[in-house]
Amino acid sequence: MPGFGSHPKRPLDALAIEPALLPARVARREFFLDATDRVARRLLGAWLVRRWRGILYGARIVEVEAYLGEKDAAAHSFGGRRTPRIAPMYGPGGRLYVFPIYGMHYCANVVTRREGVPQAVLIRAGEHPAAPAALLRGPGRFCRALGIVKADSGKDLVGSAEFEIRLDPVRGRGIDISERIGVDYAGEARKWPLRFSISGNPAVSRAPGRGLSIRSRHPGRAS
DNA sequence: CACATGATCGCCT
DNA sequence: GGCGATCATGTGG
Repeated sequence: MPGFGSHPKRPLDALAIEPALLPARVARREFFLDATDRVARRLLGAWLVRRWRGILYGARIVEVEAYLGEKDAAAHSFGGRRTPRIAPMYGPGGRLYVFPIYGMHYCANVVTRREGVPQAVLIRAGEHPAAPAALLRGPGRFCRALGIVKADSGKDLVGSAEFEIRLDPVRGRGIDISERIGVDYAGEARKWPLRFSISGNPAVSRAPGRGLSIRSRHPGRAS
């Protein structure tokens, strides 16, 4: 049966990872309290790691989007909107915010900033050395592959036995910047350059394209 | 490759 | 009652 009922709540076996292959640097609370676009960039190359029944699973993050809270018409917390679903966004940085969408998918966010400032980074795609790229390409499939569901919303990525972030940042020029996907309803905010991806990575959900990509735009032509 | 559409349901109004 | 931070599939060029 399709829909949320068929969504696994545990990671796929293919996403198991040897601890020795993970970056050593574990993200602490401070990392998540920084400006959201900076956190978003630094999450590229990082691993989201999940311990499930004593075994480590995870994926390397290759594509993200920043959502800037009350002033961002694309964000669920736009205008200070606050409902039970959105509540984790108002918590301190470093927690998960997971929401269901279209009756059949979940999207996972990393909450940023201090408590009361409802901003977050959407994880749009990842990769894993032993898994086909298609498994982790796109926010819905990323969640499915790692078994992330609504019950995970609000869980802490810091000091938790279950989830953590291992940092291995990509250096500046290796990052593409473009407009966010699927937020056409957001007025001017839909054009904000808040989507970040690792340049040329085959796991990126939609190649930044046709003038949307700031990094790939032909230089020397002012607008 | 570029669009267009249907699936399916929790969440908010 | 309407819609969405998506995905798979289908059509046409």
